[in-house]
Amino acid sequence: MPELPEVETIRRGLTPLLVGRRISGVVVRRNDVVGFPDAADFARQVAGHRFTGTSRRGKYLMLELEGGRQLIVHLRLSGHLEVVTGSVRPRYERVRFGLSGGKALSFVEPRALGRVYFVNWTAYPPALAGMREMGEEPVRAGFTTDYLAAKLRGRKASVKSLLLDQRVCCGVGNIYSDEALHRAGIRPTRRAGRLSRAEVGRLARALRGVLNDGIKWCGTTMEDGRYVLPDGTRGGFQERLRVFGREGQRCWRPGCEGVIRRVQIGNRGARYCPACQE
DNA sequence: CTTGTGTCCTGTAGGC
DNA sequence: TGCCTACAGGACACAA
Repeated sequence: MPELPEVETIRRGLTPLLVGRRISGVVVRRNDVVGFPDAADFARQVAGHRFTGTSRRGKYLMLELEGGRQLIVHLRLSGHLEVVTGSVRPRYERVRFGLSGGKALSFVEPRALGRVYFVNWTAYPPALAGMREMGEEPVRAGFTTDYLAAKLRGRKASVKSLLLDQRVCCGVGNIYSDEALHRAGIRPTRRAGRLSRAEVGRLARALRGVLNDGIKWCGTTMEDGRYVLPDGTRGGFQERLRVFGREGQRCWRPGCEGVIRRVQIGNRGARYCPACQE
């Protein structure tokens, strides 16, 4: 669930809590959430370094450590990061980073699908190959109609599944792809290569718009409350969703009589309005 | 290369 | 009441 806006919000919230602090020690409570190197080396190598800054690439959160190395976190579906006081140990804590000053950064991940990596910027491990192949950031200037058109040209897959492909536009997941397609008035089932130039233009604009709005509202906190900001508060974009989680409800678009429908594309759900998305 | 499918993982929702 | 199954989702391995 954490997609680009949620990861960006987490990054912004964590930055002042981490930068300048030193990692006093690392406890790996579950080895398989460490993607690289192996858990023992990870714990040994990360300990002792100081946080110098943060950045983000797609859904990857990068915590910069001194010496140009990075602690990279992917939250996948249910992961989150919180800064806790020394005595607090959250349920489902998988890795704990003790911090100078007594607090700790806790990587909490009930489903254990999320991963942490410790890499040197010159040598990204095969486990992070996906990161190097990642496409343009939809919130950056390089994400133009031309760029998206080139990525979709000749492709027979559904536009929905290509929006979820991180090599096409990184940081997009199920929520924001559904929302962008609704804003653009395009059905998720459409063959990507069959979109007109005008439709691709609307889609590029919609992706930029919906992701920037997601960031502006600090991400989407659904009913399960799994995603929250580092200070524990909820995001605000869930109140502005137009199709995600609105199956069976009337379309948001003024004047549209449609009822939001859910279809299966590949192995994930897509929601759309049959009346205003063609 | 492209596309679709299965897998990982576990809490939760729904059925009976 | 309680068990059982299906489902959710991001990324990747794999088959066709």
